[in-house]
Amino acid sequence: MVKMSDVAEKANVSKATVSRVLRNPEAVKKDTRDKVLAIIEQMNYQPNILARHFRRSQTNTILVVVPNIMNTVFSHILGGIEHAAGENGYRVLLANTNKQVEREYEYLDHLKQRQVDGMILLSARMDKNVLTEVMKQFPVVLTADYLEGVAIPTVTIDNVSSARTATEHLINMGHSRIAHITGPLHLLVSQDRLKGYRQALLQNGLAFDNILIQEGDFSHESGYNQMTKLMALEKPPTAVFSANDEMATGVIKAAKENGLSVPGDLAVVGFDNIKLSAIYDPGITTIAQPTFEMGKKAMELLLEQINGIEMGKRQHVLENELIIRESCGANFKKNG
Amino acid sequence: MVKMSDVAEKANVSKATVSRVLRNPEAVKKDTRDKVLAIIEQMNYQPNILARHFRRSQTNTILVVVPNIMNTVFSHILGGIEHAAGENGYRVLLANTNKQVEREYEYLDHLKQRQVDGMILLSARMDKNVLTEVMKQFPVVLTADYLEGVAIPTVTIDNVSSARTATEHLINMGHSRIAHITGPLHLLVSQDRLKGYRQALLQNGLAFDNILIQEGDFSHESGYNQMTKLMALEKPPTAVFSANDEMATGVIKAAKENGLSVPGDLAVVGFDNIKLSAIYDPGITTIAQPTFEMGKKAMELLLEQINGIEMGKRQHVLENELIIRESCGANFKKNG
DNA sequence: ATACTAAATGTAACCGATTTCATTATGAGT
DNA sequence: ACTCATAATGAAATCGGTTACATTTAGTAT
Repeated sequence: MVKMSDVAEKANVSKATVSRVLRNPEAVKKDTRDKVLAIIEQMNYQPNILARHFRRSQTNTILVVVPNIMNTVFSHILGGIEHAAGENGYRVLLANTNKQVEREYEYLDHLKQRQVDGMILLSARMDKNVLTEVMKQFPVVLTADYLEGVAIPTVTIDNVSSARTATEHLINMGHSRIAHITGPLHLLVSQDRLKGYRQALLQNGLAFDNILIQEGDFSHESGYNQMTKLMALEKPPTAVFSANDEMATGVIKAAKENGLSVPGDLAVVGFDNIKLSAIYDPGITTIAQPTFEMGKKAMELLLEQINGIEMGKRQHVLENELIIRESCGANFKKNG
Repeated sequence: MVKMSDVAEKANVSKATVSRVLRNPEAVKKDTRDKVLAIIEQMNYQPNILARHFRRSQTNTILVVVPNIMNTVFSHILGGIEHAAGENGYRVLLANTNKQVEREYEYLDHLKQRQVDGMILLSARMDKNVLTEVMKQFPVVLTADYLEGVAIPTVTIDNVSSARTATEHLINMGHSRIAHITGPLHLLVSQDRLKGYRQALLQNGLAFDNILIQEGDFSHESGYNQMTKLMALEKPPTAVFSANDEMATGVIKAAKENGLSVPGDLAVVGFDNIKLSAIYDPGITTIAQPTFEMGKKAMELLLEQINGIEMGKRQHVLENELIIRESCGANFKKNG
């Protein structure tokens, strides 16, 4: 393996000059630079990146902590991160936690040991104080999740207002008995979507019926099960706002099996706008999370920190959008 | 930052001994070892991993080259890789190529520069000779794709036989006019699935009608469009084997819109067994690719290479399975 | 030409662990 | 007690760039 000193020798310059040609070309006279570059080319010299990382204690690598890569939402955010990282010469190290806090803690060591230059969390289950301590010392960004009372840079969407939009859409369609199937209520996202649902009802002077709120776990099956319960009510709902798309498919399936037509007898709105919602029959009206953009933005915020640029806003809320398809009854033709 | 020499000093031993305690404990007397360990604990010493990587020119990191992380099949394989990697103390660096060959080539440099200890490709678009050259020097495994005439360790499923199984299933259900919507035919996977389809027809003495073979691109829309074409035929098919699940949903959608019931008037079989196929209405009969296992196996093969273990088989073909749901008409109850 | 400043290059220390080789301690066997 | 093999430890070189600082070269102004 040809190394920098070999190049230096052949070019009749010092290692330092070769190094400068590579990392700080303006500091070298054009003649010298060209000469060195030619030799580099000729000898097919490739710098030893590990030596560089070691010396500079910088790796041009960031760590992305994901609860579960196999989840579409996360893999799309990851896509956005990867994209922005690549554009800026950074590499992405993957950390799948399988939702285990311990693994979050484990990966913290990568930061502390400077194996990576920064970290993007797609879920923060760890202790707030620990995280606060970490973010004081290292570049960290949180996205797709948030924590109250932690001044960590965050990229999210406004789940409350989105849920409100979704629910209001159903209200505007003339529904007054609207059920909500929530996500796991220990998650802030789920609580926020529930909050938005509540707000929409109240602001529109609608009665608020606790029996219409059922907790799911974001799975198809839970949507199916909770909907089955809802249909058994004396006064079943005429519309359902499901906290994600996958549960919405369960809702629709249960409704159909019960002889209800969607959207004829039951209007459904989901959340996330995963591919599935466009493909499903009927197409599911849903709130589109700008997942790719979230990832991209998160990476940009991280870069600002890494480069020591003073950040203005720390909390970034991205716009989301109501995508109207068939399941809510507002549109019987569109495909989306 | 406390370093190894600090520990050595405090423990009254040499750096070498501290290093041995960490990397090769058996080589140190128990007394010394315990003493050093205690000091390490006490001083909260963390070895500088970058220095280690540099010195050993080994990173305990592998590179995974993915055409598109946002694709479920790939993200699941990635899940398997990540799992096996983690279990063996390896980290996963993500390389999304967006299907661009140039990016595959770019990432080759990571290997050559020893920034990673090995590479798993989920798609090989690069030149065969280049790849052959690379795999002679570095640990490489290919999965989810394969190349003819390259002796690279590969983990795949048998697309030909799986497609045959899928098609035969439709034949067994009494169909004789079976269409096939293929994937992009420049991909080996697509060609293989087509081959299997052909074999099934021939082996069962069925007429082989070219008009029933339509090329799609794995998207929902293409399934929809090709099915629309097929239904316009004088003698339309009574069954369709779609080269993936997403296109199968398009097929079903087109059929429904045309007043056909699935499976009543049209039987459909897909491929991949992505979550969607279980959730869709009707549930889609499909071939299950053991994606997670493929990833796991690929990582294991890579580890063997990294550790210099002589590999027996180089080509690993994993078992796949026909998952029977509603869309083929064999089962009207199951949910899957 | 001279002095002085700025640009260009060189020298050498340095990052921190790993590992080879030499040296010393330990223990078994007679 | 003595020899010899083996285990345990230490000293020092090494991995290959980067960078602070010193030195030389070039350029400008007078």
